[in-house]
Amino acid sequence: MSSERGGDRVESVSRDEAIYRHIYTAIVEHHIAPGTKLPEDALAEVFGVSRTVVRKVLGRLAHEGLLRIARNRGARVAAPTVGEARGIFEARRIVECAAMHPVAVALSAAGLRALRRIVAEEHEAESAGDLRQLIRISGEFHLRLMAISANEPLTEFLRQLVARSSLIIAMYGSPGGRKQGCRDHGALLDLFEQGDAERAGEWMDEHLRAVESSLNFRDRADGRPNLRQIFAAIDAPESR
Amino acid sequence: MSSERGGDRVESVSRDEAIYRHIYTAIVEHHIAPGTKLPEDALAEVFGVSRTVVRKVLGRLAHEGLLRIARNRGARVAAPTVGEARGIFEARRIVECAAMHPVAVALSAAGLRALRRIVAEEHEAESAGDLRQLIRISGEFHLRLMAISANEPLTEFLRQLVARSSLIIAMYGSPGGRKQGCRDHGALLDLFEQGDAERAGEWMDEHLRAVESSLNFRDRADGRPNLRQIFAAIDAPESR
DNA sequence: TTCATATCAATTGGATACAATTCTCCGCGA
DNA sequence: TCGCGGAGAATTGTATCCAATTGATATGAA
Repeated sequence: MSSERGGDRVESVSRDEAIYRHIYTAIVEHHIAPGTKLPEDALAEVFGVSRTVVRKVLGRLAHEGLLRIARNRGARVAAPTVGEARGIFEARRIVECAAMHPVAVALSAAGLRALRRIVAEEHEAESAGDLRQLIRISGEFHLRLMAISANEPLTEFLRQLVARSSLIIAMYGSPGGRKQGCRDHGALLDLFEQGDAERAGEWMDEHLRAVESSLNFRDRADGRPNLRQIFAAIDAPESR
Repeated sequence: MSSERGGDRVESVSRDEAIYRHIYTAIVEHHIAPGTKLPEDALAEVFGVSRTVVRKVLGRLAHEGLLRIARNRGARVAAPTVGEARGIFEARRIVECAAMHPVAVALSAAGLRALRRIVAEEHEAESAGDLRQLIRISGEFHLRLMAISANEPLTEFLRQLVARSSLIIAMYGSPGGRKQGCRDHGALLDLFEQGDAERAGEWMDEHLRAVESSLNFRDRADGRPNLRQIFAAIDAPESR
């Protein structure tokens, strides 16, 4: 009932923010499937506010690419196409790889320890078999890493890309395929410890390619099926 | 009165979009100074709509970093600090340089011609001494170049960065300093013609550094002065 | 004069009311 | 059976209204 996780901070978050975070985490942590409709009335009632504030929040989420709003047809959780998914991962490769240099420069011992701690949490989640948690922490790792660069625009951009990546995994992720992609975030930190920013960039490129290629872009994982895609793979069906 | 420029497309743009573009171009083309207050009432009257739709547009512009909205204090045109400005240019370097490889791969002969045409327009604007136009076309060059990559997230991100760059130039630009930064976009195209994506990336890095270093971050170009910065440079003032 | 406080105008935040559009389902006819 | 409208319900878009906050001005005491 109360906020899923992310710590109910004291009073510092406005009501808008609270509602935004609720819906945001619900989408990113796969509690709402891609393509799900989000009617303003329903949300307004759930959160005990008027549609006015709900609309504001939905607009923000749409601007971040987590929702699609069609005029007079309301908001739906975004359902990235294969092309969009590839674009998002390409953008991540370009941005995250190139950012490894500034990150390497700015990374402190304390920062490194904090990242190691996140990797440890990843291992815990993996041992526990908590896939949802694993995805969340993995995303947090990438985000915290970028935050080291202290570049606000880049970090905010990556936040959106990571969130959308989570949507992509919801749609195209194969249950087992993700495991090998997460375990070795520690290896990247080893490279930083050796001061090898060059190889860190290459590592990140390979890492993101590995995650992307572990996805199954041929048939959708859930949601209402993409009929066009499904029937494109079938030649001559029998009756029924 | 009618849309400044950017071509009144037929009916395809909704009223929101039209208003958004009006304010957007007004900011980006320096018709409104950074820090200027944008009261909802006034805008609503100007555009002949209610505050509701104005609020939506302002929210979008704020999300793109062109406005700052303080709770209960309304919207103002963003006035990037020096730190923010440096961050925006760093982000541009990282993104634009790294994107030169995909761009080089996807760049066609027709695409190259289109870019040459934009460079020609730049030269015209420069000859005419139309600084405002020059800034606009220069931004368009960077944007069209990125669009070659066919990566929607990256292109959209750069659009925001370019728009904010225009704000930065409005604040910190020295009138003459910008000239040398624009003329040589053609040199970049030469590198692409030679198929040298590597050097294209390096060229872009130097180019953006040149533009940034042509800015005057010490004293503000306009707007209300940044007192903290001013007084930090003064040691022991006499009375009065 | 200068600082503190109170009051009031101006502006924004949010809720509600109404208009416009879309969606659903039913009936009709080919 | 299938396709085509059409009426009504549901949902979104916009305007307006009221409450809450801010900023400015005026007033008074030290």
